[in-house]
Amino acid sequence: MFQLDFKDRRPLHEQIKEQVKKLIITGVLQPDERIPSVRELAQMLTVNPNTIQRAYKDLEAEGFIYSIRAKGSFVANRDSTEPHPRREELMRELERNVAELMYLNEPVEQLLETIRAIYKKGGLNE
Amino acid sequence: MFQLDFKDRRPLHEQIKEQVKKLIITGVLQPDERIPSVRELAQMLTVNPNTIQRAYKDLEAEGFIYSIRAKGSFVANRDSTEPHPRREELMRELERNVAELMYLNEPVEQLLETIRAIYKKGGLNE
DNA sequence: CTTCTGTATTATATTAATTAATACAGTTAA
DNA sequence: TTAACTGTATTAATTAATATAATACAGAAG
Repeated sequence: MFQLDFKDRRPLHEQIKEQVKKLIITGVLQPDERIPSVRELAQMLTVNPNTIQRAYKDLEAEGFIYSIRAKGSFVANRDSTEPHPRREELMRELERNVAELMYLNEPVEQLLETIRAIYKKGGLNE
Repeated sequence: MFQLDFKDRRPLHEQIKEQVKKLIITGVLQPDERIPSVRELAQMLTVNPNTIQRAYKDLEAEGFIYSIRAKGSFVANRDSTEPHPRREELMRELERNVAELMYLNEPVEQLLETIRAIYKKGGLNE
């Protein structure tokens, strides 16, 4: 379930963060489910515990997990009432990309259809 | 027309690249229009010429400009027949963001409307 | 021939990012 | 209470990225 791809030259903590996030948004990890502790996952992946801590810290800042001292780290509940900290950032990034795609003559209908398809199938592949 | 905001902590060559790209996609710089030479822009911005060269090299790799030895650098023509190298990358990034926004309960209609609005007004603000 | 292009190379200094080794504090269960 | 597990913080060391600098080369234009 947790594994690392060393062909990637991106920082380890980022790779780990993205993989955990993927497990969350694909529903493999459910809200309030416990994820491996910092030291556990560090041993599983043979990396330094601080690398895992960095990934978890970033995931918590983005609102995808929450950590309780001496208890563990858990998947955050997404349907909380407060606004998600990651949301605005995603929207701005999306807008920049759409503007760039428009300049590159990508048809608007193509984009609309892409989005509809993702929502229809309930997320991304793999 | 060319200026830098040093409040940003991102690398200089990246800031320069993004600003030139913005001038291109907003239509301020037109296809086949000449942009400042490496040394000119370096002097204008009081940075090292190598920093400009790095930005231009990246912009060329993404297909936004083209350079001719001893002549100068120019805005690339976007309606060429060959596929734009930046396009697939943008689409994949957009798909990842949409999947994440879907997980965060962003309504699909909101995304569709955002895209329609961008196309309608012909790009992004400022 | 002189001057301007883009491009490439090498070196260096500085800054940022990453990893590592410890220590601390709180919870849980034996 | 003690032992073993949690997350967290701090500091140091190492590694990677960035930016500048000084040259050099090749082609185009006047």
